[in-house]
Amino acid sequence: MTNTAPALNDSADIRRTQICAAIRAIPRGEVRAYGEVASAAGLPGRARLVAKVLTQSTAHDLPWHRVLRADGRIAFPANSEHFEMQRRRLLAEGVSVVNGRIAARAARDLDAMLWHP
DNA sequence: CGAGTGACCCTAT
DNA sequence: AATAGGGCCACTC
Repeated sequence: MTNTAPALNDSADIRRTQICAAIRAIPRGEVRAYGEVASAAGLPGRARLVAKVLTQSTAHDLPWHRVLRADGRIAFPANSEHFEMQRRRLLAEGVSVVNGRIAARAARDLDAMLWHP
């Protein structure tokens, strides 16, 4: 059958859709790492792809600010406009940001904090 | 087609 | 904690 509508069955498009869905699934007040989002989207090991999608996406309903690096730090260079915007959005959701970094979230970080305070 | 790049991640030192 | 090196992959030149 010929579709009159634009065909968006490209694998790249599928991936982008899956990634956006995974990001939208992050609950308010919580954060996820790029790699975690990638895995949730069924694309383990493709954290960089998540970053790429976020760069290109302009969707306003996409909670991009809930996506951080694996170590809990904001991915943007400190003091950049993007950095400040993300920090502000996180604080508005009750997520504390200290030194460009949020409170411990990953088990690995918690472990490091407990054993090497 | 090869080299460089990036809102990343992991391990080792 | 900070650095370095390798991996990953889409995109550009």
